[in-house]
Order: sequence, then C-alpha cells, then structure tokens
Amino acid sequence: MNSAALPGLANDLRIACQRVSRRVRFESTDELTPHLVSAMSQLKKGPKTPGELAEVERVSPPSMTRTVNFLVEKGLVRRDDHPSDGRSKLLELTDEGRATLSRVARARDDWMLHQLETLTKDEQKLLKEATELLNRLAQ
Amino acid sequence: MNSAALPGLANDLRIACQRVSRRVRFESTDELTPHLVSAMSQLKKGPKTPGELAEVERVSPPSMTRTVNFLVEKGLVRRDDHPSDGRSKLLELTDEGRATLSRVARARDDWMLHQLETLTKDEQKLLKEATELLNRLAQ
DNA sequence: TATTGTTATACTCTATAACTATA
DNA sequence: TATAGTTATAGAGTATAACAATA
Repeated sequence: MNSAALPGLANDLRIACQRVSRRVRFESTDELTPHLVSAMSQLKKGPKTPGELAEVERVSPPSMTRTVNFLVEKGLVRRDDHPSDGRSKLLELTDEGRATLSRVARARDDWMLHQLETLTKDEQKLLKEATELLNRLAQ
Repeated sequence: MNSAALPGLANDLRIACQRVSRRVRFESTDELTPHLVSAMSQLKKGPKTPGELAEVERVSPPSMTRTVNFLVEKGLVRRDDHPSDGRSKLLELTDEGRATLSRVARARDDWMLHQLETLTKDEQKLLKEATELLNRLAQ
C-alpha cells in the first residue's frame, strides 16, 4: 500500500469502526445504558476505587459517584471501604453484576454474529486478523 | 475458520471496533459534539428534511429540532422551505458547515493516522480490506 | 496541607405530549 | 383526518464548586 493513501485509510477505517459501533448500539436493546455497561466492564477486570474508575472512564468524580450509586442500588456493584486508605472505597462487581454484564454482551453480539454469518470463510479469517490489529492500535 | 469460533469473533470484533471508536473520541478534542458532527455528516451526503434526519440519526423529531436550531444559529446549516410541501423544510450544509466538518474529520483522523504509521505495509493492506468488509456489515 | 469522595447546582441532550400549519 | 415540524416540560448524564473525612 502506497503511503500517500494512508490518510485516506485512516479516515475510512475510523468511519467504519464508528459505523459498526453505532449499529451495535442501535440494534441491541440493552437493559443498561452504554456508560453503565462501560463502567461495569472496567470493574470486570478487577476492583477499582471510584477515582480510578472516573479516570479510566474519562469522567468527573461527581459523575462517577452518580453512576456508582445507581449500580450499587441495583445490586450490580458492591462498594466496600478501602482496606488501607480510610478516605477511599473499593468497587467490585457482584455476582448479579457479572451475570447481567454477560447477558448484555451476548445481546450486543447477536447482531454482529448474524452479519458475520453472511461472509465467506476467507472474509471471516481476514476480519479475525484485522481484529488483532485493531486491538493493537487501540491499546 | 471453523464456524464454532464465530461467536468469539463476533464479540472480539465488536469490542475492537468500540475500542477504536472510543480512542478516537478521547484523543480528539473536537470543536463540535459527536451528535452535531453526526447530523452534519448526514447532510453532507445531500439535503434532508428534519424528519428524515431525525430518522437516520435514530433520534426524536423534537431532539433534532434542537440540534438543527443550534447548527442554524452557528451558520453551519441552512434551513429552507421545502419546494413542494409547505409543511416541511429542507436542511443543507452551508459552506462554513462543510469547512468545519472537514476540519473536525482531519482532527479525528490524526490519532488513527499516527497509529497506522506504526504498521507494516502488509498490515495496512489487510486493514484496507477489512475496512471494506466492515462497511458492508454495517451497511 | 493535600487528597478522596460526596453534595449542591446548573447545563446539555434526550424523550413524550400538546400545539400549529399544511396536505 | 393525517402529517411535518415546533414548543413545553421532564428525565438522564455531565460538569464545576464547595464540603467532609482522612492522610
């Protein structure tokens, strides 16, 4: 690929990814809003303080407080005292939170799975390799 | 690729696209919010009525009225009377709207372009093909 | 004093319901 | 009567500023 075409690819690939994300969002009728799912997905990787969660989600601490309050009230997240810092808290998914997150992920994947089934084996293989590259880019 | 792996790919690919979209959003400091850019991008393809625009953007007519009001006030969109239906309007990008959209797109592409430059020619070629497939999926 | 999290308050984007003008 | 768009109003999600508790 000639390097003069790179800006064009940058634009096309960005648009394509955004278009897919958009379709996934529109096609799946989630029981949780995107920002709730996103926060829970972070906690799935491991417990975090509210401050850490606000930072990775690129959201202000007061906004995260609000989000976490909702999740705690719903029983999806547990908010414990921090073991070594009395000012802080530790957030963690509950079993119900984990189950809910899996259910939501499966619903979101449905549309994508249906689309992939329309492709040839070679095309599926190409997308598998592209997925690895995209993850490396966004890392 | 064996078909039992397809659900896994559906999940991985969805996550990868969302991750890229997210990075683009976080890395670019846009002068316009995402929904404004999205609405303007639709108008770039050609003039639309408010109702049509609300439908493709999956948003209620009153929400679109608000969005359009903002864009008209900013001079980015022109709202003319519809030539054949007195109840309706026709929305179109102004020259300034077009220029602003180009500027925003370039800013968003900067991060992606920088990432693509770290890849080999073969990897870039693979992503080019993947882009075409993704667009077909999201069509 | 600095830091962590929360409360108080306000702004933006969204929606549903009611309204106006035209078909 | 039905449809296109707007206005009225309310519900989420976000932010900044001020506050309480702890380091």
